[in-house]
Order: sequence, then C-alpha cells, then structure tokens
Amino acid sequence: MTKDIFQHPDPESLPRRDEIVARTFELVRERGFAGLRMRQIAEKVGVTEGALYRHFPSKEAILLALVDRMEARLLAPVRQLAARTDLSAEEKLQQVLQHHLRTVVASQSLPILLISEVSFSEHEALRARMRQLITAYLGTLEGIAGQLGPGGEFDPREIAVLLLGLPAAVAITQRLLPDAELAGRLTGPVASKLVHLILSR
Amino acid sequence: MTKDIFQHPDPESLPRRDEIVARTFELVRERGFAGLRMRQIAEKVGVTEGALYRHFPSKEAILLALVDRMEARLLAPVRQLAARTDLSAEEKLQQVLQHHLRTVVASQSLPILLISEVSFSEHEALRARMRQLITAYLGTLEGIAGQLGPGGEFDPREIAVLLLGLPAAVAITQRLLPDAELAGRLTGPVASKLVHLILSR
Amino acid sequence: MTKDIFQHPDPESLPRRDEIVARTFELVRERGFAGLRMRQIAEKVGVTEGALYRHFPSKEAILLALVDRMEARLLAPVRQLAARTDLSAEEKLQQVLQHHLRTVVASQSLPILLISEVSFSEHEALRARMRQLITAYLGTLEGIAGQLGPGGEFDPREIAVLLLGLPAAVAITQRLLPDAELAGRLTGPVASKLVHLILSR
Amino acid sequence: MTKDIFQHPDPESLPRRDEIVARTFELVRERGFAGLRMRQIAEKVGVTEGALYRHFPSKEAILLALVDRMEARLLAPVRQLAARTDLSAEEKLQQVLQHHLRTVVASQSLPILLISEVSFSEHEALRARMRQLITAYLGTLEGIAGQLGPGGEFDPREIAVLLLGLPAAVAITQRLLPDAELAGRLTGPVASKLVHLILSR
DNA sequence: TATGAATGAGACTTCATTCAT
DNA sequence: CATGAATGAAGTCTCATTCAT
Repeated sequence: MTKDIFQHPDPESLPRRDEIVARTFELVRERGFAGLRMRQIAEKVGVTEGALYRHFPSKEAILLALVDRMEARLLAPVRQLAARTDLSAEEKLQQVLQHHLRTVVASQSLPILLISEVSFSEHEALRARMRQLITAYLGTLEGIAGQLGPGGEFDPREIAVLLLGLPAAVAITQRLLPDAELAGRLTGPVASKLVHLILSR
Repeated sequence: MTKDIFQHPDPESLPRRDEIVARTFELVRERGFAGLRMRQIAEKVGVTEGALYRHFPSKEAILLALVDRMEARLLAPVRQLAARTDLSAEEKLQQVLQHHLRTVVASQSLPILLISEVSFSEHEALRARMRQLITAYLGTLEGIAGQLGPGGEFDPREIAVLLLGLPAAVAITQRLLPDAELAGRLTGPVASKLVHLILSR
Repeated sequence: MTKDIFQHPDPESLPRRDEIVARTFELVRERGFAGLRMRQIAEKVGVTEGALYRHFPSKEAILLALVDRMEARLLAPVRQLAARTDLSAEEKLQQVLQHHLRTVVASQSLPILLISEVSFSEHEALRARMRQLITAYLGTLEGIAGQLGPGGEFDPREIAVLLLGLPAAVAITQRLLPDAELAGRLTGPVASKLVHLILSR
Repeated sequence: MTKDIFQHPDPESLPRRDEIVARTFELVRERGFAGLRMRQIAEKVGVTEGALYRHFPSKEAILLALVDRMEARLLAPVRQLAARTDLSAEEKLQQVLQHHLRTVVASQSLPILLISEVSFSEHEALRARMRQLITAYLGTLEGIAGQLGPGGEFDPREIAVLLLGLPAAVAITQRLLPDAELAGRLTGPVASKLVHLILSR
C-alpha cells in the first residue's frame, strides 16, 4: 500500500557516504534531530566515530546531506507532478497532498516535525536549508494553484499554506496519539474532500 | 490588536518561581526546548545556576511548570468558550481558532512547534504532559463539533484535527518565512472561511 | 535488655546545640559520616540550614561535638569501671567488653565503624580527635590488663588490641550480614569465653 | 618480608583499564572511598576525566572493578589454602590469618576498613558486592573450622568471626596509631597463639 | 580508510557556607 | 535567633572533534 519512500537499498551495496546518511535518517526518524549523537550514527553504521569524519567534515555536514536527501525524496516527486500536462490543477493538488500524507505516515510523521525542530536549531546553515526547502515546496503548490483560474475563496498562496495544514496536523496527532484508523480516514477521504472544498469555486 | 497573552508582569514583583518560568518561556520562545541551558535561565534571571535549584528540583521540573503555564494560557480560554451557551457551535469554533491563531502569532509560533519538538524529547514526563495537553485540546474541539448535529462532510474528530491544521501551518511558515501581511490574512478572513467550509452541511 | 546508651532525651527539652548533635548522631548512625549533609541535619532538627550556623561555626564543629558525645557515652563508663576496686581485673575486662558489645549492637555497630570511616576523613581535626579517643580507650584497657600480674600469654597492650577485635568483627558482620541469633551468642557466652582464654595464665 | 601483594606491575605495560583500577587502588588506599574523585584518578593516570569514561561507564563501575581486584588478591589465596589436603585444619587457619594480616599491613589496612566504609555507601551495588565478598570469606573460614571435629569452645561460625577480629583490630589501631613493633608482634606470635587458643579442645 | 584513545568544553546538579531581612 | 535566597566551587558525566597508528 503506502510504500515507504524513504526506504534505502541494501546497506552492503551502498557507498559509505550514502549509508551514513541513510542510517542517520533512521535515527532522526525515531528520535529527532536534537537527540542525535555521532556515537549513535557510528554504531548503526558499524564503524567508530572517528571513521565518520573520513566522509563528512562535521555533524552539521551530515545533517545537511540529510536534508538534501529529504528534498530529493519529498520535493522531486511533487515537482514532477506539477510539470505534468495530463492532469488538471485540482488533480495535481489532490495527488500532491496524497503524496505528502503518505510520506508523513510512512516516515512516522518525520519531515514536517523536523522542520519544526530545525527551526530552533543553532545550525544556521541547517535552518537556511530548511527554509529553502519549504519555500520551494510552497512555491510549487502555489504554482499549481495559480493554474486554477480566478473565482475561488482563496488565493494561490493561501491555498498552499492550507494544504500544508493537514499533513502538519496529521503528523502532530499521529506522533503523540497514534490512531491508525483515524489516520486512514484523514489521509484518504478527508484529505480528498478538504482539497475539493478549498478549491471549490 | 493581537495582544501577547504570554506576556508577564513586571519582573520585580514576581515571586522567583514564577519569574524563572517566565524567563524560561522567553528563552524557549526564541530557541526552543532542545537548546535550553540552565546557564541561560540563570543569566536571564540574574542569579547563579545553583540558585535555580532552590526553586525547582531539576531542569525537567522547570519545563513541566512551563507546560502548565502554556496549558493555563492556551487551554483555559478554550474551555471557557466551549462552556458558553450564548454562542452556536460554529461561532465557538470560529473563536477557538481565532484564539489559537492569535496565540501562534503573539508567541512567535511557539506552542505548536514545541509540541513537535517535545514529541522527540527524552524527557518522558514532558512527552506525557504534552500528550495530555493536546488530548484535552482536541477533545474540547471535538466536543463542540459534536453539538453541530449530523449532516456535514466530516465527523467531530476529523473536524478537530482539521482545525489544528491551520495554526500548525501558520506556525511553520511564519517561523521560517515571516510574512506579516500573509499572516494577517491567514489568521483573519482565511481562517473564518475555512471554518465555515469545513462545517458546511 | 540492651538499653541504647546513645539515646537522647525528649527533643523539646533540649537546648538547640545538644539537639543538633543528637539528631546528627541519628543520621550518622544510619548513613555514616561521608553521606552526612547539613540539609539533612537541618531537616531532622526542624530548622533551616542557616540556623545551624547560629550554633556551630561549621559542619566540622558539629562532628567534633559528636565525637565528644561518643567519648562521653562510650569512654566514661569504661573509665568508671577501671577505677572500681571491688572487681578483679578479669571481671573489669569482662564488663568492659560486654559494655562495648552492647553498644555496638544497640547503636547498629556505629562507633567502631565510624572510627574506620573517620580514619580516611579529610577533616584533620576529626582524625586527631578519633585518634585521641582510641588512644584513651586502649590505654584504659591496657591499664586494667596491667593489674593482672605476670605470666599470661599476652602483654597488656596486646590484650587491649585483642579485646578490640571482637567488637570490630561483630560490627562488620552485623552491619553487612545481620544475624540476631549469632549476635546474641557473640556478645554473650562467646565474648565471655574469649576474655577468659585470652587472660588465662 | 611482608611483600605488598597489592602492588602492580610497570604502568607502561598495563592496558588502560587495568591501570585505571591500579591507580584507583592507590588513591583509595590513602584516602578511602568517600573522598575519591574522578579528577584524582584522571590526574594519577595522566589523562583527562573524560578519557576514563572510554574504559568504564561510571565511577561506580571503577569501584566495582576495584572490589573484583580485592577479591582476587584477598580471597583467592584463601580458597586455595582451604582446598589443600596436606595441611591440618588448624594449620590452614593459621595460614589464612597470617595471609590476611600480612595483607592488612602491606596495604596499609585497606580491605577491612573499606568494608566498613562501604557499609555506609550509597552505591547499592557496591554494598552488595562487599556483602558477597565477606560472606565468601567467612564461609571459607567456617568451612575449614568445620573440619576440626567436635569438642572445642566455639562453633565454626563463631570461630570465623573471631578470626576476623584480629585483622580488624590491627587495621584500626595501625591506621590511627601506627606502631611497627606492635604490629610485628600482633601479626606474628600473637596471631599464632590466638588461633591456638581459640581452636583448643 | 579505519581505529581507539584522548581532549576540552560544557552540561546538570550538589553542597557548605554567607548574608540581608 | 531564624529564614530564605544566593553563591561559588566542585562533582559526575557527555559529546563533537582530533590524532597517532
């Protein structure tokens, strides 16, 4: 069903650099950014801490690579959707939201929560990178919404933010109060109806 | 306008315990939970670190007191609204959302982001406390939505989560991409229209 | 039976200074010297920590007063025994040992263990005081043994040390491996027979 | 003479873990358990405090390793003695006591005093470990005494405790009132005669 | 490339003591 | 006399990073 788009291939076959990022992702998925330790990464990869510095100059560099990875897996599919000509704007937004919600569920709510967490981080470069990511995401949504034509209740920018709301709410509630049945409804029919309502004109 | 409901009275007049929580709040507002240091609190209060331990047994205790404070300022007004009999269910939900959104803007997006952050925290007591807070918040919204009567697109639980979405989205975007003009629209007419759409039957 | 010679009178009627020492004794009896905290003393006395400094200039001063108290309760009776003329030397040593053993049992093995503990203490004054106490104790025993006349297996000094051995061994074993029945035998018939054997000539 | 059985080989050749324990032993020998600081250990080993944590997870772990070492050096020889078939029970007990007394003198009275000190410690694991050690020690002595056959003044358990008394008394007096000449007599002829008296039947 | 040991800064916390009230 | 707040030094422990091998 909802395939984990954040899955990674066989560890053995990965170049070390990628493996480090992949393992870091698993850790961040479970424990967030703030609790991440170089030691944990090293353990999970199966090397010593010193070895990590052969591949990345610092912890921050690993985290930046992690955000690159998130962007690739989260944003790229959205951009592809946006570029398609065989779908209406509403269909595109429906699919974007579905994609985002599936991601939220599959990755245990990660990306949206990470954005919150990083917003407080002391790593300036990391904050900037996240700002860039969310700017691109909202911009893409806004672009699609702009193709809808005039007459709706909300302008394109507002639509983009509103569409961010559902994944965010789902992430927060599922993280703290897991409820698979409710999650199913929210990511399926509820999301679908919400998009329709928001776009109705 | 949007008064900062998290503001605190004159520092001089506060018992130390309250002052510590108030100053901690200011720090957390700026830097979040993970980056909070006892040293910073002590500096901001104007004492040494050891002095803090005359008033709280641990850092975690300060954080729990902080969540108490958040609950008092965020949840109490919502509960009062819910209890009023001179408002329709839709009017109540409109005001709850307005209140929440004002809080988000006034406190620089704090509460909702903190919930995200805490969801990863190693402080088990803190996670439990936050879970309690969000459970109560959603429960109150669900209770109001239950008074709407049948026939709408969404059931009460779904409505509660959907109404959480807007403050969450506003918090995230405003934190990373501040835009006062957009924030004004989102917390005003956009919120109002969204509630109406969601409740329409 | 074995009355607790370290008991203290009604707290209410004690001048503060004495009460502080008495309460400190209770704490030391349970937890030893190293774990003693001014806060615990204050709590047990029912005052604040600052108040203790009205009566003693420092923690070390309290401990020295405590050793004075131990000396009064432990050593004074022994000296009185030594001075009696109606008892033979063996009878005196029998009673001294009985007294010491009863003390060990009644005070939960305290004095002898405290001597061990203090021997490592950083409080030079305290170590000196304990040295003085044990010197006086051994000296008194030696004095009595000197009245035995020649011909035994051991000289007076050796007898004094040997008689210290039983209370020490009882203290250590009872503290770590409490065994009331064994303790009863050791403090009664075993002690009696041991003295007789040591003094036999 | 009385060789220091607690001596350690050339520091340079020791794996760090063992070296840390050896250096800790030297410190504890001088200052006891309660006054031991991680800083002191680090200084003596010649590293920073943090480095110690690569080899032991906590201070308590170092102390437990220290007790292991004490057990190996104190208890193991006693057990070997107990197992010999070429010695009578009395000869075995004579040698055990000699061994223990030599240890007391060589190590500056350490083990027996440490047992006293630890009996008050807050480290539950450490207390349990010491309890185990003394149980084993007394048990071994009791076992040998059991081979004596009936008819003596004391039963095996009593003999075990009585034999613990001399090293304890020697430790206390030598620690506070060093007297090499007396110590020599106590560990030599006095001990020998005492064992004979206690076992006489 | 990788290891294992180490560093140095800094985290939270404890505690005897001081002092204004 | 007593309180309550505060200090300052010190304690154990953590962690990103460095470096010789």
